Amino acid sequence: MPEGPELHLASLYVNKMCAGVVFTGPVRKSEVSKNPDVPFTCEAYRITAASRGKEVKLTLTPMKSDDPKERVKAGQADQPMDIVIRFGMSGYFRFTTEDELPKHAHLRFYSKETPCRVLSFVDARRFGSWQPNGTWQSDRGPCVMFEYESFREKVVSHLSDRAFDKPICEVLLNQKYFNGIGNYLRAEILFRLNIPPFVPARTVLEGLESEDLSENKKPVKNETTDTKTSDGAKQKWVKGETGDLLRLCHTVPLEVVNLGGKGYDPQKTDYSDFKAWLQCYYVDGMKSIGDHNGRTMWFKGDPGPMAPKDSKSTKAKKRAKKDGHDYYTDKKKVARKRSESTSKKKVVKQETVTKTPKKEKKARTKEAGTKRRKAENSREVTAPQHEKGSTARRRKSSSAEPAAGPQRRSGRVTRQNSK
DNA sequence: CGTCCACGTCTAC
DNA sequence: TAGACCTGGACGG
Repeated sequence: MPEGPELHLASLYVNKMCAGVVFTGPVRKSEVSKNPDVPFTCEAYRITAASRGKEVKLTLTPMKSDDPKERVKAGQADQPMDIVIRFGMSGYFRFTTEDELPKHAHLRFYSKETPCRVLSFVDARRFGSWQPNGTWQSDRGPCVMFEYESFREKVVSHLSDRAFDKPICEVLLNQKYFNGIGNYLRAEILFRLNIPPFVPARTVLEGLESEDLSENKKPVKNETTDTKTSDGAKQKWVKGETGDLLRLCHTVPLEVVNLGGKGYDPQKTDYSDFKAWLQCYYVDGMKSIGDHNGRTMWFKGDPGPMAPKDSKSTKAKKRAKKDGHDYYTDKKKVARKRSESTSKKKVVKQETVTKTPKKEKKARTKEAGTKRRKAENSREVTAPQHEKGSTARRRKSSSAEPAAGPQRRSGRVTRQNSK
């Protein structure tokens, strides 16, 4: 879960759980972590957190003691220390008793209580990182959620930067300008405005003002814009009642923050609210394409002129193993379907089958297939299918669309826990 | 049991 | 621009 909203919810979690808790001793790191040791130890200290885009900063504050000299002499900290943490693909915080330490708790802070409790930075994949005595990473821009004005100003005033030569969906992942936006947010944001993901970024952004003229408007209410969807006419995506693209880079993540703990709290691994909130990412019926960096872009409708187009585009393709495309979709509780219209261009191969789902060949991705394989081929799109279910993902191919798309349901739903 | 996929950076050729 | 870095869940055979 780690995109801006989850990092912020993580900071709220730390502040809530650790309020009034006194921590003690050294900060401990797991044996396997390659991140730096945190040279901090103190008889009594407190922990608070703050977030900015995709980073969380923990502040360890020594409590006053009657005898500072003794403390310092003993190697105890007397000054606060900041630790800046990035979550990678799987990081999160948990506060548990010592005997319930989660697996992969790579950085730990011990409380002074008797049944000791521990604040842990948990990170299964270990892509996360931290820096003792750290500061917000210098090349990351202002937080899209909490430094909106400066975020907006920075983008608008740097449109000549070559970084904006790329498709808008790829630029949205550039943390120098969009600190906090990640793969699900870029899909949700572009979807709300019906902006084709592979349209040149500058084209979409130029003309936007540094001042958000939609400032005082009512809160974005979310209507499922559906009425408008299908018409082939592409409506003007520049700004709607909900505001322009930059404003949505601020409001959409805040919606996730407002979903509350559910979105984040690892304790209750209940992502049902979050999944119900998603309108595009991983949603059944939406299309997906690997972007030039191999990241899956979910969207609806026209991919836009800079779409990787099979051939060489990169990872997605490279990953491609042999022939075949693969598509996958998942379903989510809330049914949302909507196939696409306008899929002009590429026609995917189609399948005629009706009932049994058939799959196709597959493609490989970098992560998975890693290293050696590469091949050629394209990626493309996805289509709908399946129904119900709740969590699960599915892959399958589908025809590109129109005619008939109704259903073919396959036989499977997904279930995850075993019986 | 093997393959594919994952909410993200990093850095080396 | 392509790997590297990792673990684990869902699927498929």
